[in-house]
Amino acid sequence: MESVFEIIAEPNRRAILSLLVSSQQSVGEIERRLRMPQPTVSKHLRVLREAGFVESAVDAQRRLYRLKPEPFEELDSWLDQFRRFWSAHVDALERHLDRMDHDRMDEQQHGSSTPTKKKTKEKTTRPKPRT
Amino acid sequence: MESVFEIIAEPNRRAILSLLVSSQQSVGEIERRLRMPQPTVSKHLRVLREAGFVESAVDAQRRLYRLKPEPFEELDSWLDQFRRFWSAHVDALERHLDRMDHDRMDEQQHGSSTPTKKKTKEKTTRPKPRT
DNA sequence: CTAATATATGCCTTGACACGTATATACTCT
DNA sequence: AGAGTATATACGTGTCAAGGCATATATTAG
Repeated sequence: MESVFEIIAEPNRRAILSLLVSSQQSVGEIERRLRMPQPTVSKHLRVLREAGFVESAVDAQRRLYRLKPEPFEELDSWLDQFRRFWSAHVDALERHLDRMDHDRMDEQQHGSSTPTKKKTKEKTTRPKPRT
Repeated sequence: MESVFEIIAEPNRRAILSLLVSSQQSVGEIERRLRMPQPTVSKHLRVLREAGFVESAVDAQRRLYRLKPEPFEELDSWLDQFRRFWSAHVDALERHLDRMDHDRMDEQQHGSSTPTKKKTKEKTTRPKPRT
């Protein structure tokens, strides 16, 4: 459990993070809103804190947790390497994708050299329901 | 193992994905380059394929694997909710947080200055609803 | 002090999953 | 057909993390 990727692999932790986007929250508030047992909340918060996703401030007996940006930036920067690729792909799709050049062997590139200054508009994929 | 987050939690899978950014690769090539046993590669590829991260094309006895964009977009769209937050934060830091009470919007909108380390283009925040 | 509230932690069980080894399937070429 | 190559799968094993429950620690109020 060291990488940011493992941290956000856990659904409850993602729920906590999403909840904290709006504003900082105490443990009890998180517990109530997400309807999860308090020890569970505390444990996840610990993981999140140690990974740098959140930090806590003492407010009497409460601890107020709020987001910290760094791990998100790390995620974003990891995604960066693929961003070029997928935007080119979407581009191609929009352009009707009719070239399926099939070369063979080793080194062949997926186009995508120009970052295409397109305004990648909104997301294509919707967050899928939890099943 | 359903969510994209769990998929990329595994370091070897991330390595495979990163490798595939440059171009499509056969299983054997991945095996050699990442120096991992072939069954391991195949198993991870299976997971990646079922999660929609990659797709395979048959080339004689080889299978050529290449990236698919959708899951990355899903990740990106999840990150979106935090993007506002962290870019505002970085923004504030960079501006030395001198006049951060200039806007009186409740929703802190970012000023889209220079992104931290990466040149995340301008898709960072969604277009704000025009009332 | 004691009681009440708020949060953290320890222990235990359970389940998921990554790996290794062996083997099965698939395709090619002579 | 059979050998060689390339990839997939099955099985057994170990590890690790998440959840439940009990309890410890901290802070406030009376």
